[in-house]
Amino acid sequence: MTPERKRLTREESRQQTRGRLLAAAAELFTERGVNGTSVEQIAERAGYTRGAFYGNFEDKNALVAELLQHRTRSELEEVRALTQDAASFDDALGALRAWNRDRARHLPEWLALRMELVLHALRNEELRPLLAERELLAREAHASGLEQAFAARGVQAPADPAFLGLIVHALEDGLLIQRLLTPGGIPDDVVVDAFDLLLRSWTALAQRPDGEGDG
Amino acid sequence: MTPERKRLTREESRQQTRGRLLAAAAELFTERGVNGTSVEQIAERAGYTRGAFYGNFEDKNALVAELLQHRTRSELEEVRALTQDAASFDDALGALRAWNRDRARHLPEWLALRMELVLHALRNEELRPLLAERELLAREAHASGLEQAFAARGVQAPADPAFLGLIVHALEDGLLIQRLLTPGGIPDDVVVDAFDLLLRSWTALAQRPDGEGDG
DNA sequence: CAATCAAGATACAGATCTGTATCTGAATAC
DNA sequence: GTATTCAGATACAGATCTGTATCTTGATTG
Repeated sequence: MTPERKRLTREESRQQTRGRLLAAAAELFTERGVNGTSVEQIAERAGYTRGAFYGNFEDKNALVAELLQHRTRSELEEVRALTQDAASFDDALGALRAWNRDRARHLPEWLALRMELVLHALRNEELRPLLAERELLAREAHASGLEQAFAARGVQAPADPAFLGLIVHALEDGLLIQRLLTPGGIPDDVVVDAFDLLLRSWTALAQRPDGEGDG
Repeated sequence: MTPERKRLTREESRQQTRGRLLAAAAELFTERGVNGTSVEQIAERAGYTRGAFYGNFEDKNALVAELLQHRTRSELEEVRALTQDAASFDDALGALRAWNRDRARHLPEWLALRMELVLHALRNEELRPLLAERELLAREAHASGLEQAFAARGVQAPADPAFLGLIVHALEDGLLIQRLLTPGGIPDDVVVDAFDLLLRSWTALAQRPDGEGDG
């Protein structure tokens, strides 16, 4: 006990404080929304006073921007890891399933915060590109994953892969919202089940080249 | 000119005031969020003082609840009208297309307010059932529309219609969010185009009964 | 070990918000 | 036409929040 009470350097202490403030803010934003949370409350939940807050961030907006960046980046990493690690396509599907199962446990918090940040970004011109990039990359990840899948099955994509990636990504979001709004009625696996169904139908469509009426 | 200056009865005046307050609140919620809007601001935008507000609503939450109800009901009406009026399926698709075109013009406002209200309902136990009902009905409307479509084409639904309806509805939401986050990159018609693609793929899947691996 | 420096606490001034209590004038009732 | 009643305005008392200015204390530097 009392091994060697880590004495923090100034920089370490500062980073710790910033981290705790950000974490506390994320919690509170989830619970009460960005606008419903005061600087006072953030500092208090993090175990500091407002003085510490203003020493580390210009104001609440600055913190929101930083939080948005952090989360955007980490989510992008996850998406990348998810699509790159998997060698085979079924592998990727399995990873996706596991990922969704895991997220299911914190879904309300995760989604509430995501929506909060989306709304905030919508209202702040400067933050929007950040969000847009995140969405775009996620869609591209899905698109390339799908191309891979079609290639593996020896069929042609039934539409522009970018369009298909958009559908998959959007569907994921929409399904999560539905699960949140109508709890109990929707199993954890909807997202993956839906994805599975889409892939099968698109494969079926691709294999029946009659009825190509695009144009 | 000055025909007969309509002198309002008390009840009429009260209803007018309520209506204006609700409309002003909707605007402000869209712009700054529910939590970012004060009773003061609502009253001011509506052209009244706080006194009028508290004479008509218990507090801001009561107003939000009422706004949520209004919008939920009117949206449900729209969905119902959309699916019932159309005799043929292509008819319904056309109506859907027109509807989406129309909404595209006010998409940012519409979606921002919807997300605001969703978040608010998520945090208020009592309001959630209202939202849930709305979503459920929308999904059912899609489901029955799909059943009709499959019947018209003489094929069987490739999965539980309720599941398919959920997918369509969720996809709609998700696509709108994507359009909002990445403006410019997504045409107005995505929702309908995506719907069209899904229907064709599902029809294709249904017509190839091999590979039915459910269960 | 003394001098310095900065992280975080405390104190302060101003703004804004909420909710109630009271007032005023126009619509109703008699 | 007078009395009444109620929609909405005005006034008031807290409460809370923001941002800055100043202090305290422990880390750093020599």
